[in-house]
Amino acid sequence: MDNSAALPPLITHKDGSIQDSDIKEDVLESAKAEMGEVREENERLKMMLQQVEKDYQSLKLRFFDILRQETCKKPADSAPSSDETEEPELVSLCLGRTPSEPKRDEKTSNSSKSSRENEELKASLTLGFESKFQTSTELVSNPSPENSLEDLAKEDEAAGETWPPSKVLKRNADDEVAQQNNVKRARVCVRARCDTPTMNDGCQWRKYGQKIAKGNPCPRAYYRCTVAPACPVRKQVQRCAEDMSILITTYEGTHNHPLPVSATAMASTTSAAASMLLSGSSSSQPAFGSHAAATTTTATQLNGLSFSLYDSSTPKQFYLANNSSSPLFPTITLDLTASPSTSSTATPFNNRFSSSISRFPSTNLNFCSSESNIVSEVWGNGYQTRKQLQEQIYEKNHQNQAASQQELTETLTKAITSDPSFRTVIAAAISSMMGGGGGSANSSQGNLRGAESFGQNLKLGEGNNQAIAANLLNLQNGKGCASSYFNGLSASTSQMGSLLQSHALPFSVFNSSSMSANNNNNNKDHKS
DNA sequence: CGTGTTTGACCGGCGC
DNA sequence: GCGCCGGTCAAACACG
Repeated sequence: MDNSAALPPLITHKDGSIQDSDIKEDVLESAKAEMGEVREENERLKMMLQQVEKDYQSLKLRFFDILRQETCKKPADSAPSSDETEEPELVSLCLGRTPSEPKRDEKTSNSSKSSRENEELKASLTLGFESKFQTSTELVSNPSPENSLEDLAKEDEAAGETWPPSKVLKRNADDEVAQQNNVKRARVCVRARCDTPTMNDGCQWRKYGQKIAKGNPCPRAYYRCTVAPACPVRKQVQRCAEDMSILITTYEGTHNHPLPVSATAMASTTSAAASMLLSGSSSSQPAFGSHAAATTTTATQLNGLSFSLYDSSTPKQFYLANNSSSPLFPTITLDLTASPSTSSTATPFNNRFSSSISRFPSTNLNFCSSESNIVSEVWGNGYQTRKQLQEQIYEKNHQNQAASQQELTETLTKAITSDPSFRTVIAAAISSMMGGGGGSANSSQGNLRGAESFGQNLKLGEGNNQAIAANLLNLQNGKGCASSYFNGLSASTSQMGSLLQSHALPFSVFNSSSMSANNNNNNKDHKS
């Protein structure tokens, strides 16, 4: 991007004397110059938005194209390099098309990627966007990119840092009903090591019940979101019976209100997962368990949190889940616990899940954390103020950023280009963000901020880790992420890296104080 | 006194 | 119909 902001004109006086009027003029001039700069910046942003819009349209077209081809091909051929016959278990994706070629090792810039690869990537991405419209998990029912862009532009003036304007909440009653129905069905289960009674996901919850569930000595606590009085979102929190250090949090529903920034991360994550789940299960072809042939594992270090995604052909990772807590609902599990090997082989949890059959397909994603990093530090910190945590995380991001940026970029590039599942997840995440972000109507503000952050990134250029880190906290939601993503496709790997770090946020920026549930775990089964 | 938690009671779905 | 179980309600209670 060009960096040619208007420079303030030099003000000189022939006589060199300093007068009052001169000073005023000076101020005026500098103000003008500033305005010019801002205008310039505005223009750039507009252009970016237009670009994103164009990209979106073309990707959309391409997606439908691919979809059409896929549907034509489908009966005839199976995945080129797949010998699996478990088609019904395939996840969502026609888009998760198998990577027929081996992974590339060299870290090449995106621009040098083969166009085919880009197409695949874009296709996946587009599906992600589409999924937003297919499923009603997401709040924002406005699929028109033009409109969104308009909104974005309008919201340029909108203020409100933490609480996005509620306009995105607008939808008709039918939508609401349908949404709630679907929302009610999809559940996102998050497994994470956590010392505190609940994870800090940024939302405010009120405990309304507790029970001893069958098969687990630990009581299950029931919480409902209290950010808004009528918010339908619930969550269940329970310790894993086999490993008490693991906290299993099951989210259900979609927030019908703006979320605090600190809550958008988790909301985005869960809604992305739910979106993925629903988009898969709502399609005619059952989801989960992609038949991708390559059984590759991609793992990247994101802010100290390793993000692992396994090829779904590994049954241990994508398994049918019959969570006893939700036998009737499709459940997607995000596993943020231990190393993949241990979690998949050692924990009975997985075994149980993988062996049980549910009415609904469910899937599991492993976001494996290296022990005791941000996840436990942040989630586990249930009694700090939001501000404190935000600062801590900000600092942490700063610290980690410089060291890991390079490595991260390389790894991510590799991961993205080589693993369709990875793309799928990212696409789902983006779709959720684009679609109303975080399963809530918090997108609008985030859009703006994201766009701004994006602009800053561009301006600052590659490798400005600090700036990127600074943007991290602002990139938790909204289309900014997506636009970054789009541009990342054709821009530098560094850009992509920064973007994906923003995607990593959901797993590293749980910074809230809301959790004050102070279960002492001394509860008896109070069931009558 | 307001807010959040605890906990016994209640309800509905499901299997037998 | 009955019992089991998951989920929710709401009065009582605790706390700042």
